[in-house]
Amino acid sequence: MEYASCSTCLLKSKAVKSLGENELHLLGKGCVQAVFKKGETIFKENALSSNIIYLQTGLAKLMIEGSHRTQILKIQKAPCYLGLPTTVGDKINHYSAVALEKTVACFVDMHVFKELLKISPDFSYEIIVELCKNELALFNKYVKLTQNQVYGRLATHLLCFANEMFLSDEFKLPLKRKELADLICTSRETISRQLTELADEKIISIDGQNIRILNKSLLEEISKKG
Amino acid sequence: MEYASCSTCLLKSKAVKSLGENELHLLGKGCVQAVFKKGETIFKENALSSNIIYLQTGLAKLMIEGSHRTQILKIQKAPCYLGLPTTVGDKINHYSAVALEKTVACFVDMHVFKELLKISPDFSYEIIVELCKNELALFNKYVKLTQNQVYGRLATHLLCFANEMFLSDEFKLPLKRKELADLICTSRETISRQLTELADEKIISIDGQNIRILNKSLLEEISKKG
DNA sequence: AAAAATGTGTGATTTATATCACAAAATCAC
DNA sequence: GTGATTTTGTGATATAAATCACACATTTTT
Repeated sequence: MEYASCSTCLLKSKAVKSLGENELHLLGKGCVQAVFKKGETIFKENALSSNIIYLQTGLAKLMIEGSHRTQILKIQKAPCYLGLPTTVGDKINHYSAVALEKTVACFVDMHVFKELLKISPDFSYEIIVELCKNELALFNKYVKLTQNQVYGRLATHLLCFANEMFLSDEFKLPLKRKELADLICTSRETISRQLTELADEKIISIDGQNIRILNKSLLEEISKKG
Repeated sequence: MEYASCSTCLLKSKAVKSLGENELHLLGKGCVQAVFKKGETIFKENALSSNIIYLQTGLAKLMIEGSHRTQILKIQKAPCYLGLPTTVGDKINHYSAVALEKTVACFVDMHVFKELLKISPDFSYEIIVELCKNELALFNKYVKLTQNQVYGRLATHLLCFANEMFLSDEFKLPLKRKELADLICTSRETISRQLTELADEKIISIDGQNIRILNKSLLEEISKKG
């Protein structure tokens, strides 16, 4: 770990961009960087959380251990905050974060973060906007989960990987089939079957973890209709 | 509608309590009160939202119209903010709010709200904490929905009505069976059957909309186990 | 390179819950 | 208060998806 130089960081959050030079200096003093390899835990459910984590580069999954299965809440792509609600909303982490590829994370001391909120209204406002957007996205996800069946949800997530994560119709799935199932809230076997079905219908092609979207408009229709 | 006198209001939010006399005066100038009868819409999905709504007294449901069914996102009990994410996160409402009983709501002009966020860091901070707590609660709800079956989810919601809404083990359900189904994400028929089953097991007693919890510890166990 | 562990595909079976169908009860409108 | 509408309960049937079972493939370990 090493202290960060936030002033010169090229990967500032929208909130941090609103800060002045003095505030950035303060942030830098309360901020350390750490590099995580694929599979490493960034923070853990039930542990005490005293840092706000900002994902500078890389990809991570947020997960909750349920009673009989693990649940992947969402995949987070840098640059973004990772554990805002779990750090501000409670003292104990409600979920874990695990790197899905090589990832650089900034650990911001909670006291420094609070101080920034106090001295910079613009910073606070940007954080509020981000939280509100998250909540709206979560509501939508919730509705999709109950109203669409697995085939549609799988389509939705494949489109999300292509459009939002990798910005390409051809990508390497960052998740095993089991994890994909935990993300989509179904079983590994069902995911396996439905991926095969999408391939049989020539909507995607599969080669191990490599996915290529062949018929995007049809995939979008499946995603909408459920 | 009438202008509010926020200084003397006895039902301030935690955030508003942090405001000084001048700020309260500003808030009062950008704040009108309205009374809603049972069943009346407080704000509507897809409409432009230019106000933050604070529920002063009463009970409301937040709902989204899905493709083939309505979804009740949550029941909100005063005092609380109703549409924070939908007003701050986007210009258009992502969901509707409908009064479940006689309800008093304060409509705060978005510009005044933003101004308060700008001049009062304590106010901002309380809003951020509230948003973070909401998100954590929503994550938990999400996990419960996928990992528990209807019987457990019904138990959870009955306990929520008793413990958080009405503060009594005997209460009048503020929802029809159909609405309860939309809240619990199942069908009306299933709700009907499972309520009957809970009654057959002598865990609750039912008389129309009136519910009485007879065996709370067992209900809690069902809620936990799913 | 062999052995062990982990991940994946696919058939057979089971199950929770949706859907359909209809009668009884409650509420609303005039 | 009577008819119309909405709400509710309950049986029969259908179905998406879970679970079980096992072979095959891939990755990791030694």
